[in-house]
Amino acid sequence: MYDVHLTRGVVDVAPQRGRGAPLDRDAVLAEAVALADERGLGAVSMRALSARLSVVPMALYKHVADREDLIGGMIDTVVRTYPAPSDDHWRPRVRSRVLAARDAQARHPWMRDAVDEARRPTLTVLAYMDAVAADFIEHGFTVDLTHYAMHVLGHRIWGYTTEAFPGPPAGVADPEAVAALAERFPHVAAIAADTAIRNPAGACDEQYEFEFALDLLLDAFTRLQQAGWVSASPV
Amino acid sequence: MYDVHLTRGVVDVAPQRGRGAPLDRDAVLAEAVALADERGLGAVSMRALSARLSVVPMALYKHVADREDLIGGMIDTVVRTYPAPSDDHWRPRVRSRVLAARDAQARHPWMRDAVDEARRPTLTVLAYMDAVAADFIEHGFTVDLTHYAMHVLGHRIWGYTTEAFPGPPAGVADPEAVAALAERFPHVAAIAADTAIRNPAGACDEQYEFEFALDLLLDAFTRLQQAGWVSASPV
DNA sequence: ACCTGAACACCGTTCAAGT
DNA sequence: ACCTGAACACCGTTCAAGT
Repeated sequence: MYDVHLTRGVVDVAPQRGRGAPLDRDAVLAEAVALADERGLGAVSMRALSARLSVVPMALYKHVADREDLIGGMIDTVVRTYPAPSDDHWRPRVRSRVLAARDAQARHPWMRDAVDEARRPTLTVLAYMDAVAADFIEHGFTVDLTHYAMHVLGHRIWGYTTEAFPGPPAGVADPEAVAALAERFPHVAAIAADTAIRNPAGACDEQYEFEFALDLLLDAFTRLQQAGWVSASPV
Repeated sequence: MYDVHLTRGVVDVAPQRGRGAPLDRDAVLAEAVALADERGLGAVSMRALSARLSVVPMALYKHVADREDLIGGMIDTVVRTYPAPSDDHWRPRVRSRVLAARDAQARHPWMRDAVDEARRPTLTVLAYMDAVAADFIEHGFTVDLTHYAMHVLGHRIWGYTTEAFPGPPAGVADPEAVAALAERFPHVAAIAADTAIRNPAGACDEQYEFEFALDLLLDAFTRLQQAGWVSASPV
């Protein structure tokens, strides 16, 4: 069974478990990832997951400590697929890490919810954060500039920018209501209508916008680094 | 009863509802805020809240549509306490808004969880976002630069920076385990140990760090604005 | 108009028992 | 060693009934 995982890819394929074959942690996590890919993180309850594995809910607790451990394990299976950067300079290294995380996010949209919900870093998560920090520190950044840089990058190192209130306001089905909202909140409406964030094809593109904001931040870090920035002598 | 609210402050004081006095929306929201202040947002269930109001759970549904509406209403009561900025220039205006939101966050720590959990903006939330956008747009920013600025500010306009994995890793009670982690993840450990983010007293200070990161971003926006930045001609 | 009672369809997790 | 059964202490929300 483990061979099936290795050859088919742990993350993207539900395990072909024979009826009655014993569960193990990888099988539980792979099924949880498959369930989340299909129906979102909200659908991944201990009970729903156990049903998909044709097992009673309590059977899962032999393989994961609790729900927090389950979510942590799911995050780990994705983080382990992040490729190591091949560049030497901190800028392309960090850039490629962030964009790789974003690629993984696109394949597993529940990663956003999972990272938001998780409270404790696993060893795999710590290793990734250490690698990002190392890209700065081992390539000329002071520890405190690295500290700032990681704070300012925020969730971008996990492949997304957390947006407050991502959904539409209530009652947006009615076109008249939308027009009324646009009149009442003209600046927000202008930003929502803004197509200035362009990809080469000219249309508004979230990926392009993400990369653009990332490059803006990397440029700011470059300037601070070149200015020999330390926190005791502010910008 | 409404007078009690006005004179005592809607947000910070639980309503002194006489037994049998009829509920209204403000009373429900005020009690929800009081409960969240005491025990966190997780403790604000429809059932727990109704118990505190000496009422059956279903009674709440006459005053709030559902749990989402309840959380939205709680957020609104806090957002309405944000003072309007008194400056003319966009920079001190935005800066004072962000720091005012942070003050409110300190009084109501559950705001973080509430904003993270909320999916649809209320009218009050839209009005606040419109005001922040107006500070940029009406003071010389293009719409698309404003768009970027708000993306990069992220949750700071709600008074905090969302930190991924805010808790300690598992098994941090044991000092030996901590030492082993520090050895295994030296860059993360260096940042955690970093006291370079200083307040004037010399100690590590989250407020000071927050303001510093904010000023870093505002400086970046200033440079972009002065460079006549538009997205068609990238930095 | 406002609140109640009973029910529905869920949760995560415990304990002791089975095989 | 691994899974099961029954139970505990919760959720949000519905419907129809009470006052």
